[in-house]
Amino acid sequence: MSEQDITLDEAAKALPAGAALSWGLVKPSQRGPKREMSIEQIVQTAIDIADKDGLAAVSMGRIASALGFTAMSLYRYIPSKDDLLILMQDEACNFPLPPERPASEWREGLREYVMGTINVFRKHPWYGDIPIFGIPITPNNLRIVDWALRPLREMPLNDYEKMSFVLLLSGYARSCGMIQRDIDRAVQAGSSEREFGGLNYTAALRLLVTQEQYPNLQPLIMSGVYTEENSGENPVGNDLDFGLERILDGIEQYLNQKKQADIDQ
Amino acid sequence: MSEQDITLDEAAKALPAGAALSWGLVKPSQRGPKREMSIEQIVQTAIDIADKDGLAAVSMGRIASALGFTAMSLYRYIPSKDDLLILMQDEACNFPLPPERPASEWREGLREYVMGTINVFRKHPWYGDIPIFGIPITPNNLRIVDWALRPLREMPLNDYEKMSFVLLLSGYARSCGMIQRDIDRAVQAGSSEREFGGLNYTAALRLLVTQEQYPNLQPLIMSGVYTEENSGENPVGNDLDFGLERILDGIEQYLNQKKQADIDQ
DNA sequence: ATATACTGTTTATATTGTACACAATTTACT
DNA sequence: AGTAAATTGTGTACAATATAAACAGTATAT
Repeated sequence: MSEQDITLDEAAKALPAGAALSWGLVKPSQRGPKREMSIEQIVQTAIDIADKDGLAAVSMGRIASALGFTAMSLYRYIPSKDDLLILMQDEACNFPLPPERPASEWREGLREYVMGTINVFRKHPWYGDIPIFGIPITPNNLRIVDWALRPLREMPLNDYEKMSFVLLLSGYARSCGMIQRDIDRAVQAGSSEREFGGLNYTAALRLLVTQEQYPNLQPLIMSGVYTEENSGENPVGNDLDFGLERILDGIEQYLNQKKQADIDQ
Repeated sequence: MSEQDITLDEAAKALPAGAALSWGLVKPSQRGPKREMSIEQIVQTAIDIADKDGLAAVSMGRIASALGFTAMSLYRYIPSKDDLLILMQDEACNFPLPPERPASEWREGLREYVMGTINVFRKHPWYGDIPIFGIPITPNNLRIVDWALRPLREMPLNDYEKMSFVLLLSGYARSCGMIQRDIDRAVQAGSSEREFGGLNYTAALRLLVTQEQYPNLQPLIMSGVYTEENSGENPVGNDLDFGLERILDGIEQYLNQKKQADIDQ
């Protein structure tokens, strides 16, 4: 083994098992029977189940039986269910990125990043249910972070400023992703069921949110904007764009300030 | 019963059980033995456990035995554990708000709101682990939303714009809250353990995040900014403020645009 | 007084994640 | 070739957990 292999081995030990697996830091076994499954297969099966029936439906037993094996067989591939969740989360981020744009189109580039991130929540409604274990450290997740940084590359910003912008944008994308997911679910459930099944809480909140207790919120409850009952009138896509443009404006203004400061100096 | 009671009853049925409980929409029972516990007591006990040992440590059995009762006794107060989580989440938002500021100090008002929200994550590290069930509908949660809307009240914005700003700020607060929580945890674990216990992944990522695969991220990994190893040098509090100021700038610019458009017209 | 509704408890069940020992299988080494 | 070692999938077992159901005691309404 070369010296680099040793350090990669150490890296594997330093990372959580799921992360180490996602980086492929597992030496393939030499002896013993051939494997009948693969990590990719297991993760994909788990994702299929989660896509169909939600994250709560993902159990070791169900994954295994979907593949025609026993629950315990999975532990020959993945040390624990938590590690499987990490792998699922990373795999959900494994999609092709759009081509790079010229630096002048940074706003459009960042818009693409945010929309792409939101899309993960729509494609995999369970994505936001996976508990967060600190900053992203898995390969596809980091590819997304790299994507976010792409339009910022040529900007006159230090690393802290760049990270702050990524934090800003990714947090916004997450919030919108969760909301978008909820709306998708409600639409899928059907408006009739929404009305009677209690998914629409507008009527209840109109009673409970009083003018005295909630002077600022109450008008939004009354107008129905808070519960977004008429999402056809004002599609949330627009809401989402609106907030994003404010962030981009804030970034642009900071860049202009900095540019001005350079000229003055 | 008056007509209003009836509609409140209907409201109780329309809401999830946890939410109905949080609004106090439960008729006190007339007959039978006196209750030996209270919902408040149960929720507080659950919060104490979560504060101490994390959300995963909160089980019906543990809560009950902490109170000197059996697990099943809790079901006389709360229909399910999911409902208990809703109650915990709402209770974590039950704290006094700062006094209102003049409309001119809207930036400071919004800063207070964001910092206050982040503080919930620091005070209750489990807060972000509770799964989100759609938009907030519980009383203390809505009080927080009302708080966010307070500095926006006098602004020339329609309801959609106000909601968008709240979404923007609350999403940012959540992101920062989660990160701040992780940092608090790491600090509490101690830097020595962080170095050897694997909480600091810097070394591993330096190996794995290559220039070719991650051209934009790699410099931030190398400088250590991504993993925030030197959070003393550039305290995250500042990172956090930085992003917030960009949001506020974006909002301010929009207000100025609108004002300008009014003058032109 | 008595029926009724409620209390906390006991018992039981279904679902999980996963530890452990086993037999079969493939490879490395002698 | 033959044997030892490592690895595979499996069967069994266990512990934790949420919660359903039946029960005996208790406070109130009639």
